[in-house]
Amino acid sequence: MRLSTRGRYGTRALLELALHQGEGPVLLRDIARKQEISLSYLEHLITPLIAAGLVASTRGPKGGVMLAKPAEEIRLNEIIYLLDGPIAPVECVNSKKACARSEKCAPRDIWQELRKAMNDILSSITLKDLASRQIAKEEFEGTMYYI
Amino acid sequence: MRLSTRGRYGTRALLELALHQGEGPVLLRDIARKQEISLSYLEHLITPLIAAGLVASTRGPKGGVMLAKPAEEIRLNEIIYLLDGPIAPVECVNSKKACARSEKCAPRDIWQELRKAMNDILSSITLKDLASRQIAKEEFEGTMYYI
DNA sequence: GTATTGTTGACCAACATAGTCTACAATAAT
DNA sequence: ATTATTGTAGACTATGTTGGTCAACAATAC
Ligand code: FES
Ligand code: FES
Repeated sequence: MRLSTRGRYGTRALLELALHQGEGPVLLRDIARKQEISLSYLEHLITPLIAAGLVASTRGPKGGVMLAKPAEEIRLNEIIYLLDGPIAPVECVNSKKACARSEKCAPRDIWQELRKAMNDILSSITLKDLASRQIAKEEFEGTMYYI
Repeated sequence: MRLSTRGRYGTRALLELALHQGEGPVLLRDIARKQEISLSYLEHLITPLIAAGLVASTRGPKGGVMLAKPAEEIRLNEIIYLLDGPIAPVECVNSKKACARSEKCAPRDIWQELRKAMNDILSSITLKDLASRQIAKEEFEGTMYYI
């Protein structure tokens, strides 16, 4: 029952972007450094986010990446989905065909409840919310933010 | 965000036992057949459950395994924990030391909410509940149960 | 044109998953 | 006591996933 680094790193990278929204493109290198993610790895993580239209990128000098839409329009479940695939704890929760007898499987109902609970939480939180939380944490401590 | 087969198979195996509670030892072979789990694999899954005192086993002819305590005293989170380890979506949710700066990580709060939600669900359901659900499903269909 | 940035894809080491197979230990029935 | 029957333990393995690295390439500001 583990979230992969992809989802976590991606979330952190986007949080970073949310915190710098409106300041123009941010260098991948800077995100990588601040979040302590390997640059080469981050490159891979950012790709699907660009493809999905969450992130806009510009190449060349003064280039970088930035959020392609307001932080309040990006929900965490989107991010996780793009990087880790469906939230489902088991295949059959999404596609009945995965397990042969999904029709009469009591455990399956439980897995579905799990899925729903997770999805409800993740889809209730926007990047904006996350950024606000982060800022609150930092102000409380009075230090430079880091994640 | 996936539950491994261990947790799923284990749950199904225990459900099977719950449905046969009070009928004496059930053969591993029978569980394996009914649940379509490889016997050799099931043997591995049952071991930690025995060690944890959820299941009692007797060897030799007329042997087999059975629930070591009433089905209403076994909660799903126990089973999952024994077979899949901590529910935590990320390390740092359990042990702060896993991530260096867990103190000021907003995402971490989210992961903790996720953990709590999952745990709440799993710990609210006992094997007895699961068995009842299963029986209800079968009666509704009027067929032999299978999972 | 050149330095700078993102983009792509090939490649890889380590680990986890989902098993199999074999030898062994206990015990009930005879 | 022997034997057939059951669970127990451990070594082994094949496959996939994770979490990367590296090098070549494409776009663009200057
Ligand atoms: S149907 Fe997929 S777990 Fe039972
Ligand atoms: S502290 Fe572990 S994800 Fe941020």
